[in-house]
Amino acid sequence: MAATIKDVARACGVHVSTVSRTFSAPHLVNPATRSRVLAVADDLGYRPNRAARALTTGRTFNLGLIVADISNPFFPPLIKAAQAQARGRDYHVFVADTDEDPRVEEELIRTLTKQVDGVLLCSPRLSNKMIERLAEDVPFVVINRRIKGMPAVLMNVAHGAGLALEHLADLGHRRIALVSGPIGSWTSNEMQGVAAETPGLDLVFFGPNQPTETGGLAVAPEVAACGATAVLAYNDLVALGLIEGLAAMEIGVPDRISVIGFDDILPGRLNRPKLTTVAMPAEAAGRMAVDLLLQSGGEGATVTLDTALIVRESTGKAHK
Amino acid sequence: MAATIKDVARACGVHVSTVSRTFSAPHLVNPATRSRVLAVADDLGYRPNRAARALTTGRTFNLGLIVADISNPFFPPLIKAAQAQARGRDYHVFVADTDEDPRVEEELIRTLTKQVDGVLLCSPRLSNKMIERLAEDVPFVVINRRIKGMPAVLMNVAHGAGLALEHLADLGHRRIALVSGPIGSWTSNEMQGVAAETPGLDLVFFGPNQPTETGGLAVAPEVAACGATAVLAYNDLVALGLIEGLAAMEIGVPDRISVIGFDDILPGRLNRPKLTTVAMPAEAAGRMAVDLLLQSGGEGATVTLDTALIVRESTGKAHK
DNA sequence: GCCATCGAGGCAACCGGTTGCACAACCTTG
DNA sequence: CAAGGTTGTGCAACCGGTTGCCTCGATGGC
Repeated sequence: MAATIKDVARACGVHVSTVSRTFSAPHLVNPATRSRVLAVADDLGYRPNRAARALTTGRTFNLGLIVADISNPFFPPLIKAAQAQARGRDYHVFVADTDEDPRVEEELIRTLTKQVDGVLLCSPRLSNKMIERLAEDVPFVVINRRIKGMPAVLMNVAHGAGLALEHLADLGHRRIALVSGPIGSWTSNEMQGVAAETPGLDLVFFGPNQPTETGGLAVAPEVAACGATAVLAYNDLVALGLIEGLAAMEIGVPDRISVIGFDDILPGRLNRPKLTTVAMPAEAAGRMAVDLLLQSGGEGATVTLDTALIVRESTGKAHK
Repeated sequence: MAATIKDVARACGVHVSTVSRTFSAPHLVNPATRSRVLAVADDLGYRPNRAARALTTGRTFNLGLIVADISNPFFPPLIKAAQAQARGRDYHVFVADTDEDPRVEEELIRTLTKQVDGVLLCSPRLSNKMIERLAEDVPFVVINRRIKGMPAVLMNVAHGAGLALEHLADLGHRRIALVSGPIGSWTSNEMQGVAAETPGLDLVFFGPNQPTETGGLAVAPEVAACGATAVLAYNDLVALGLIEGLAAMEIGVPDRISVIGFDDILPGRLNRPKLTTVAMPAEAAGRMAVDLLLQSGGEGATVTLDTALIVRESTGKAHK
């Protein structure tokens, strides 16, 4: 099988500790010995076993990244940014998908606990209480959720939602449908909070919904029936599903109903009509989260990133 | 810190080996003792350290899954299917993205080697030789690549490409552009092979290209200039980029040029015109790959999955 | 009543590394 | 030339489990 530290030690007539030091503390070993060891190691194809090393040092140089749904185009850019950032710091990132299931999420975290030095939790579906409990075993950085005393990367959803509502108000919309996401989503709560506090609006809530096209498609009939002239959707996928659903009922967007999404994903840009949306800084969030995880002694720094409204073609003057 | 097996042993007055057996060979321990141990373990929040266990047993119950680009919508369904299948067999899957870079790919495989029981290699960019070398250290299943003696899950690209070309021929197309993918892609080679062997066609090759919208956009001018009335693109993303690029030059699809992609991803279904494409069975591939990896003693079984042509709106009669 | 059998659990070596400490050889310095 | 300092390496304990082997007491058959 693969060569171990012992094989190398034997093959060059030194003690294993010398081989070990050659790799983890090169300055402690005589240059001549070192190069001999390196030569033999290379010859045997030796590579330190990271799991074994982690056992004594307590450091794995791995990070975990847990997302609710990889197939949501919002996540891949965040994942890639996080991986790139981690790679620059000599870390590797293991990604896992929870399928939007809190039980799977917990299970994954427990599995990851001893195999990584920290976990990035993206848009978690677990309760705050559970996350706090799990945080005793492994450092976390949470993305898109505010939990007291825990490092977090937030996107300013409230601000974005405010801009979106303002934009709709400017276009003359008063009765607005709010199509929320899944239970346990912080983003969803933020949106609802802002909307509820905005004066002069006539809101209709729909939720919880699956955060996918399917979710959007499913509520389309109800939204159409409720008399709203505009919709604020949980995310772009829901918005796209909604538009598809409305189109099937021959309700034009934005002529009859205006639609705004969240995230600014690629399919939204390619869609006809091009989607008006609140852009979320996914790459920056991925990078920041890694930095926070690696630098922080675990104390709860919180970073809030800005969002911006991007007006395209799916919003227009209110239909009377 | 987290409780270890020793803490549990001490707290219930038994030897560590008894605690160990309680978890890994329950039938060897007295039911009364076992339940006492379980109670104490639960109380202390003990969970076996998987890395430590792996050190002696040689099994981690983890699988690695390496893809070239997570943000290509083709992969997420495959990833999810693989994860679900693995979960059913008590395995966990760690996903990593190589950014289409063979060096990163190699690095990732080496890192993963000792931390997983096997690796699923999706559309690798490494050379066959290198993959064979790495396979000495960890079992592989390769997806979308044929390597002698190595278990593989293939999709019948040749058959799909044949159907696509036939479809185009039926529509009267003779001069056809072949927009290939990145260097090192087996899929790309298969496509070219079939096309070259199909009689009666007038082929123009373009490549290598980035396997993304950007890649498609970039070749659009050349494709437009080459006089072809139809295009077979490396994948749907390239096809979409191409259509976008042609649209910018006011060249209508399918009126002036017909376009066929590969994969059948969601954005292709939402696009106007809806994309004609060769559907690849991504979920089935993910599941099969996991099965192959877990069951096979490593001997090179190869599974080939069927592809199908899905005719939508991006292909039409040849423009004279 | 004796011996073979069996179930339960302890002992200790081992997986592949890391690291504090000891020690020997060599080098300074006064 | 003795005292004190460096440098390079070996020794052995340790990380958190697993597992082959052994012991011990209880049971059962004859």
